[in-house]
Amino acid sequence: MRPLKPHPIIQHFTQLVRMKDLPSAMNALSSLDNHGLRADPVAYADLVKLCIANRAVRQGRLVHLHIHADAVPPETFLDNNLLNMYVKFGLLDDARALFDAMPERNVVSWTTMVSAYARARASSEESVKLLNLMRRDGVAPNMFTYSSVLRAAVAAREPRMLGQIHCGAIKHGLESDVFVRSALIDAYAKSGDPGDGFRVFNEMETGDVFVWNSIIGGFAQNGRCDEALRLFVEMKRTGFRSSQATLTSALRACTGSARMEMGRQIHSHVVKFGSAAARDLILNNAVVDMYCKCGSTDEAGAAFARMRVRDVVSWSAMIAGLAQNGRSGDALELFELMRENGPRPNHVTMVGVLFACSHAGLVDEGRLYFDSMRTLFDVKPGREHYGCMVDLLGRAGRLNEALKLIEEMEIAPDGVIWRTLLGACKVHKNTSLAKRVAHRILELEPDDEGAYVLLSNTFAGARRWEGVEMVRGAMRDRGVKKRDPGCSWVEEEMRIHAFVAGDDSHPEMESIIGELNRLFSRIGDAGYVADAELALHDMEAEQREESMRYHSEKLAVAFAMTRAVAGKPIRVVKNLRTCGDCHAFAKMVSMVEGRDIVIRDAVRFHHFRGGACSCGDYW
DNA sequence: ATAGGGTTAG
Repeated sequence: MRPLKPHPIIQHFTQLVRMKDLPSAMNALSSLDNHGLRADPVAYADLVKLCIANRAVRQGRLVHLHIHADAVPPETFLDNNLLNMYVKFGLLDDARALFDAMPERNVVSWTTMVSAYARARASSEESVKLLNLMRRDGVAPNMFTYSSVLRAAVAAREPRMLGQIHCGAIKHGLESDVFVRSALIDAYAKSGDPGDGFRVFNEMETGDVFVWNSIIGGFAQNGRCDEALRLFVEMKRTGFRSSQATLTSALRACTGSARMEMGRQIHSHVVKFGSAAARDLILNNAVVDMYCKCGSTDEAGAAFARMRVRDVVSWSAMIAGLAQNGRSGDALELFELMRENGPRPNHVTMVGVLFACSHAGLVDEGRLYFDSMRTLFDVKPGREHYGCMVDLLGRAGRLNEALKLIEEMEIAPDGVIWRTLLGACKVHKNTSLAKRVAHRILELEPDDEGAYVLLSNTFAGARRWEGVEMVRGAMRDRGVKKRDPGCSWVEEEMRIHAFVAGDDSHPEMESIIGELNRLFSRIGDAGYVADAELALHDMEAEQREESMRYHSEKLAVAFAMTRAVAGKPIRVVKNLRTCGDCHAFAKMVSMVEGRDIVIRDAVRFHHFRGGACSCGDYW
């Protein structure tokens, strides 16, 4: 028997859906209803998709009613389409009601719900719960299910759950799916375990650009910048073309380790080859941030100016970058420009603004911005903003006001904010407040070496050596563990030269020491005197047993001097805060050698020029 | 047929 030709009304309906004419298709749908006709499931599915594309919630519900009105046997396929529609509309409860009412659920139905809960806020537990329920229901999860549920495992902050899901994926033979693999790598990275992700990566025989992006991004996010960049190079060598996400992650790795030369190469690659990449907002934001964090606000500003579209991230990165590099006036000017014709500032922007005020000692302006944040920009002051204010007041020597502000906070102060105040005590040599503040920090973080170090250095700065001894004794008694040794590095072409005090393994150490001695003798003539006693007691200065002549920053500066190119500043990065003697050293060298030196320490930048530092000797 | 993975600012 030949199939009957569909009824003209059905034909008309199908035609309108095909033409993506939603209003007319909806009219035709009610004709179908009136005549008790039913179209092909595919046409209904296409109509549902049309509703999704047009964000037509009301029409979507009507289609739902129509599909369910007939006495025709329900189709799981169509219900799945409706599920997807409700999910795309963000109507999770409607999706769940339909899901619960479905007479049959296949792997797509389950996966749609698992994925929906995995994406939604605060429902990751439900996502994982559904995965287990579907197994109990005898429906085997597939690669779609696993790649979705991994996101939920990250959000749930349950590393054990992540391992269990990983095991399940292996059991079902799905680990080699590129989607599952990249989701696994990313999930491990986001849970702070890029090493586990790397193991998954290494078992890979054939991958795609997403898998590479996951592992490169994973290392970059976790501060393992060298590994990220090594894989970035290897990816290109293997013949994969990098995408915007690859370049963004690679740039972030350059940002983390201050590898401006490498970052600049990636940037020029972006400009030269990728018209799409060159327009990519996120990528351009990463470029701006990279130049800022490498200490070149000029290049960051140029990249920022060339951007065709800028969002709140672009502006915030540039404002904070100027502020961190000691250009507070420019940062605040840019902020005023943003208020005039940029996006609305958010809480991150305001951190940059307050940081700029604190850096420039603009107490009144900072107060004003802080007090008006809520009314002007609808930003509630958070810990970071209070931190900036404590820094601002502390720098100005208004320690008691800073203490009062902390005590008035509506959120509980954390160790970071107390440490900021402790830093201010150190600069202003207020040992009695320092003792009280250190006590507060140790209540919160009993093993925090930073508190002991700062307190000890406060005593040392006030030349109260008995206090230094007392702190050291307390550290010994409590068995506080030592932190990472200080390390400074310099980027040259495409490689890094790293220095640790007392480590003379660099092949050019002889000429570096020669250069260092030459610098000492020149700045000595200019009046530099090492404060031997202070340096001896400075706990921030790594490996005190070594002479402070050989602190890692000094080695790095001397090395960079042997390679210096006329007109180019010397750039050094340090993993900890820079010590007072090295700071004085760099100031003097910048003066007698007539060369700019930029040191990025763990918290801020120091731009040395002509014997002065952009930080105003406060850090 | 319907469901899935990577990227930016403090």
